[in-house]
This record gives sequence, structure tokens and C-alpha cells, in this order.
Amino acid sequence: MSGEKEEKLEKIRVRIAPAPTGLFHIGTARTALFNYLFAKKHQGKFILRIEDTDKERSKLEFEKDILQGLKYLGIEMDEKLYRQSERSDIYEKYIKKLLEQDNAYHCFCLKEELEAQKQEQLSRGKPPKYNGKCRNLSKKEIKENLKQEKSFVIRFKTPNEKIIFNDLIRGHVEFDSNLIGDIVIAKNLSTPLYNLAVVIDDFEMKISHIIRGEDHISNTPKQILLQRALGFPELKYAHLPLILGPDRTKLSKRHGATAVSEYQKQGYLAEALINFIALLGWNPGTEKEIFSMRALIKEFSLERVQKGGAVFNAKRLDWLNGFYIRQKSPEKLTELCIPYLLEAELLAPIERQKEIIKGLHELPFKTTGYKILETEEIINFDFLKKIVSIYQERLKKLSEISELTDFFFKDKLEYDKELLRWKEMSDDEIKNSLKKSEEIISKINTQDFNKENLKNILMAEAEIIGDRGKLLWPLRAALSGKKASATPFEIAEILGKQKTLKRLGQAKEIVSRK
RNA sequence: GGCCCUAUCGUCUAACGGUCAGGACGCUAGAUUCUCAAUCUAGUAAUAGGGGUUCGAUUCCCCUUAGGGCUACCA
Repeated sequence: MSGEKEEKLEKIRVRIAPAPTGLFHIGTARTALFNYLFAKKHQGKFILRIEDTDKERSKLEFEKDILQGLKYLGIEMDEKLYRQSERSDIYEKYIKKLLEQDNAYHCFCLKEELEAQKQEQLSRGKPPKYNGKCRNLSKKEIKENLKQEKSFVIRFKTPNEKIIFNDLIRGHVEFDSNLIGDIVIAKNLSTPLYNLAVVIDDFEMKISHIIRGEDHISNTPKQILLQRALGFPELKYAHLPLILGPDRTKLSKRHGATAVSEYQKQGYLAEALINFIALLGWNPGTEKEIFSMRALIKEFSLERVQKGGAVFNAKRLDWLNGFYIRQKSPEKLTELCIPYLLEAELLAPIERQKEIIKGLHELPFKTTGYKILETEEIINFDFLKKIVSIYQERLKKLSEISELTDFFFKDKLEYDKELLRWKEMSDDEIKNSLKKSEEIISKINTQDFNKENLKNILMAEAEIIGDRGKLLWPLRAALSGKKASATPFEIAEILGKQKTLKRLGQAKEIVSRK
């Protein structure tokens, strides 16, 4: 009871602390999401700290990718961005303190020396551990070495004790510090290494809970020891299960796309990715599985986080993405698809017409016309909306839109004669079928040229023939140039009477080929 | 090798110690249908093994097995 009260009073502050040494990873994204959900659920703060102490590997482009990915996913930070590279002064203070307190010492051992030692230990089947050679150097020796400008690092005098912590997800976890050895905590007085930097920053930033991947679990005892030496209060830990590839090893590049930005490029909606990722290692305990960010915030709890790793099931993500695509309004979906059509160079935006867009900057897609590159025809947003709409339920990823609808943006379709053949039809039968369609379609008035009319009239005729495919397959193939597509009625309506007839004519010509 | 973590359908997972072990994705079949989707219906498939504890274990304990993570002057 009192514990519960205490929990409420405490300010929840969480963070993610990625290193900008690669693109924003899907695993980092999930860690970010869980931190964010936990913070929002408890009116706490979510913070982003860039861990760029490794100057060689850290790149600004990766930091940008992280920021961009977070924005795309709709995960907002509550405070300004922190960079470890800008906090040297803070670290220096604590590194000196550790040295003064005799919790740390200068180590002048050579890398080669250490490496040989390690190999030797390993070959004897012993756990590799620093032998403590420099642990008891006298002040004089240290001074002397420093004066000679010998290169050094700073090591932590790892105390010999049991470290026990209560993981919010796993419960009791125990380590023996004996196995750890004197770890290197800083390269010099102002550049700490990961374990130290984390401890200092989490304290300075008043972080209350550390929610991170299970791959960090063995860092936890080191960090707890450092906290104790520095006199910092102990934090609450929650180690998330890992996201796994199909072979059940930690999700990595060799499994395929791991960067959030890659998924974004492929046309996965943020809603789908969030929903999918949330259910990787967490569940609401009910059978509900469609969750908006709002719903997740409402229902999330660390208690319901799984302990075992979760395999990234791309098929399920695709299904969710298709689901969310189907939920979009046609306008919104069209806006989302346009960049892919531009990318495929089917279209190009034309100059904006100033008089039209005046004061309408917030609706660029609706006020901008497009030129079909192949035909130089000018089309508007509504036309694109029609095209996108008939593919809405067939789309799994936005990127598929261009290959699905490219035939709307072409003048002449190129395909093999065989495409027009339904079952065992002969060439003459195909030609007659096309002629029949031509005949029927010619008779429809331009103002009545819509899919309902087309369907009524063509279906009636197909019904007379008996096997509907005899009429409809060649027609649809002629209009789309594809084995699979939307219905011929929908396509014809968008194409318009004139182009529809033109394509039928082209098809007849193709059948006549040898 | 050492330390740590984990274990329910192929995958994500549900199940106060008492359920015909449930749902979803996938897959298969059917309905619909010119095609591809979408949609609807049905089917498929799991408690790793062995010991306890208990009237009763998916559930609690132990062992085994299997898998994973970590083992840097990276984070």
C-alpha cells in the first residue's frame, strides 16, 4: 500500500540512449516505444540521449536517422536532445572523484599485453579478466608514467560483492562481481566509456527507470557497482526480450531490413509498425490486437511484457499494414502514394498555378497538377485518387502502388499475346471477344461511361456467352496489360471511353501478331 | 569455456492450480469471382523431457535438454 503511494509520488523519467553508429534499428524503435508508453502512461518524461562517446564510429547522419525515425513513428521527446559528446565537463568531475576516492586507478598496460593475457586465460578455459597489474601502483609510479606520457586508461576497482537487483520484468537477478574484473571506465579524464557515461547521465538526468534490451542485462551489475561507488541511488530496471530473426538469433542486417527508415521507404505506415512492434513482447491480456498509440498508452504495462525473445514475423506486419491502408481515407492514401508514383517516374509535378494555390499551401497535393511523363497529359489529384482507390484493398505496402497502377500512365501497353488468352480460346475467338467489347463500349454514351453501367451492360453480355471469362478476361488484360488487376469496369471508367477503345484496338493488333 | 536469461501451435501470444489449452498471422479448403485482392466460413497445428509438491499441474520447485544474450580502451 505504502509502496504503491511511493510509486505514484515518484517522478517517472525514462530515456533511450542509442549510439549513432548505424541506422535507427527496429529493436531500438521498440525500446523507444516501450519507454515512451511507460512514460506517457504515468505522466512521466521520455528523453533521448545520443551516446556518441565513440568518436570514430559516431556519425551525424545516423543521429539524424534516429530523429527522423522517431518523428515518423510519432514518438515525441519531452526534453531537448542530449549528446554525451557535449557533456565532458560533467564526466570529468566524476572521473576525478572516483580517482580521488580510490575507486579507480590509472592503468598503463599495453593493449597487446592485455590481448595476450586474455588469449592465455581463454585457452586455459578461464574467464578473461584483467589481472590487476596496475591496481596497486604507487603515486610515484603513476606520476612517473604520466610524466613520460605513457598512454593509459582508467579502471574501476571492482569490489568483490554479490549484486542483486529486481528486474521489473524478470524478477530476481543475481551476479557475482568476482567474475567481472576491473573494467575500463574511461579513456582519459574527460572521456568516459559506456558503462560510466550511462551511470553518470542517468543520475544527472534524474532517470527513474531503465527500460532497455536484454542484451544489456550483463552491463547492469557493472553499472550498479559504479552507482554505489559514486553514491548514486539505485535505479529500477526492466530488461526487454530481444527481437529475433527467423533463426531465433538477435535481429540483425543479415535477416533483411532492420532500419526503421527502410520500412518507411517501403511504405509501411507508422500506425502499422507501431502496432506490430508493440505486440512483439507485450500483449494486453485480451484478444484485442489493433492498437493506436493512444490505446497503447492507455493499456501498456511492464507487467505484461514477455520474458522470451520474439521473432519478427514480416507476414504479420504486412497484414497489419494492409489493414491500416484499408482504413485510410482515399484522399489520405492518395497523398501517401504520390511520392511513390513520382519516384517511379510515372509522373512529375507541374508548376503550381499561383492563383489557385494562394492561401492553400496546406493542401499542396490537391492544388498541384501532375504531368504523365509518357504522354505529357496533365492530370489532377482527383484523377489520382480514383486510381489509388481501386487499389486500396490490394495494397500491402505503399511502394507497390507504382507497379500496380503503371498502366494508367502509359500510352501503349507492351505484353505477350498469350496474356489475352482465356483458357483454351483460339486467336480468332480472342479477336472476336475484343471486337464484341469494342462494339458494346462504343455504344455507351460518354456521360454514362462509369463502372456501374459498364458492369451492367458487359456482364449481361458475358452472361449470354456463358463463360464470363471469355469476354471479361481479354478485355481486362487489354486494358491493364496484366494478369492480375482491378476489374475491367473500374479500369475502363478511369481510362475513359476513348482510351478504352484505343487499348482494345491495340490488343486486336497484338493478337494478330505471329 | 564462463556468467546471465529464456522455454504453450511454424510465428506473435491467452489461460486466480481445475478451460474441449483460447485468439491472431500464416497455411489449406470452401463461398464470392474474368484475374488478383478484399470479405465471410471451416480446417490445420502447441504446453521440450524427467522428477517432485498437490485431490488436481501449461501454471509452483528441482534436474536435464534446447535456444539465446553477454564475455572490448563499442554502445
